[in-house]
Amino acid sequence: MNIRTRFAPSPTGFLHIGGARTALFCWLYARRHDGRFILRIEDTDRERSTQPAVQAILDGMQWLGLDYEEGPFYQTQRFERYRLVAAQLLEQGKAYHCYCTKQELEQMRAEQLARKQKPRYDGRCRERREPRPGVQPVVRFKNPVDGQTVVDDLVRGRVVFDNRELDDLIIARSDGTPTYNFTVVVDDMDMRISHVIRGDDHLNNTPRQMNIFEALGAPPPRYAHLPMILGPDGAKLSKRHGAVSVMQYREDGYLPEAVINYLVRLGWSHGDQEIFSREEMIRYFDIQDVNQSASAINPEKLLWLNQHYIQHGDAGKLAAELAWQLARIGVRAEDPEKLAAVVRAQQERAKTLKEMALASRFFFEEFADYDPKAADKNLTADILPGLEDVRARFAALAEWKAAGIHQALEASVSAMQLKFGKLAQPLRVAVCGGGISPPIDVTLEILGRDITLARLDRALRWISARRA
RNA sequence: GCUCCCUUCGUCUAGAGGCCUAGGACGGAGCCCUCUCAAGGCUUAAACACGGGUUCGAAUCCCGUAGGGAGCGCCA
Repeated sequence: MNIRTRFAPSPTGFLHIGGARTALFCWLYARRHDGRFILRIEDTDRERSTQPAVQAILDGMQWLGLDYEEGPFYQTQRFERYRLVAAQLLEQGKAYHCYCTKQELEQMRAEQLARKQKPRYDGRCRERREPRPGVQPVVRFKNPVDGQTVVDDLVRGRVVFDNRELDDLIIARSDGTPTYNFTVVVDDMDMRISHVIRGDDHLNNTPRQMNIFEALGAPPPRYAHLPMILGPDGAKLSKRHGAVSVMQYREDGYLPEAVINYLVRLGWSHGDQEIFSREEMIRYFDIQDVNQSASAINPEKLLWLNQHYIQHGDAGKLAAELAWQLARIGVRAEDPEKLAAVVRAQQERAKTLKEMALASRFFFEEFADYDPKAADKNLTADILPGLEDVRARFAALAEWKAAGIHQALEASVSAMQLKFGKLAQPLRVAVCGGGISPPIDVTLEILGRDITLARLDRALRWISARRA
């Protein structure tokens, strides 16, 4: 069997965490089975669909590395096809024109609700032959009135719906445009989708869609309904949480590998394994192992994964992202060698690239003022001789390398009869402006001798000036 | 209201009737290491929603209860 999956977002907003997870699972399933992954943009709601949203979805998928073999297909470009299929259904008596007005429908709904019934269309136009003057009709699908529709869901198991719970849904609006449940079926049929993997919220739509497949004489695909993703508080995902563009994660300094790895473990697992390379995900992914219950986002775990991927990432590749982050805070950094050296020095102490950029400014530009607390504590008169001594040793060093720098520091420390930290920390504040940096020797190596000496002089002057 | 779905540490999860004194991970706590910040190492607290069955035996199967969620549009 040819496995064909699709991701079918409607471009009414950005690609958020929930959508990205759905896309990921579709992609994984196709990859796992040497199938094809199709992207389809469900833009039939012209009011709410926007081009920027389409672009955001495309960008998000690209950033996450979710590539597709076919598409993007746009439903708005397939209206002719939907019209044709609707006409066919009409002709076969499997659909009919309905002339009920919105007011009538609203009233019907209100009455049903008042009777504590489930609101549903009662089929009053089913047998109508004559058009109603002045009313543009909609087309309704003639849903079976009895029997059951069984969804043999790959993650939920067997779910049974009574057809009498379903009503005759509208497949074409009065302006002739098709509606969601209809276009989905036509497309899934035409695109020969073998597996529909989508959010839980569509489980209730599934029997309707299966009935349309049936009417069209086409075999329905297999279905797999994924559990929802909740916000960290267990409530529905909102803009505050993860319902922001996945691109926001890039801006916040996250790596796509981390986001993907985080997402794959939401509702899916492979024993106790937490870290998955793309290859491993593909190799192990199986819908059988998908959970049935909703899961809440845990930002701390995402952060941990991000840190993991920063820590184990290739310095050269991370350097490019770091440069991007630095540029965002107005710091120019062009030397790839230096950037990579900074990454190597920082990669085990940054949870995000944004954080790394913030902590690395001093490598690329002069800092304005010392951090007051750090300066008060470390840049004091009594350390003046130590700093002068170490400055002289640095100036005399034949080679500017971390090992040599460290030796010079040690020599100074013993000559001054200090503890290592007593000299290292003031030195750190002198060259970094604050009390936090990678190990002092590698920090100095990256900074270079000229800048190190210049900043030491600056500190020396600052201390003297302050004492005076 | 009706229909459908879900329920293991705070969170993500392992668990397919005995391997469970319920395992791992994030986060938390403690200790160690240490030139700062980290990283790392070790230790630790923390859960089978509840009630009935079935069975020699249930986190695992069945039924109920409670709680949570989704859907019920000329939205997707």
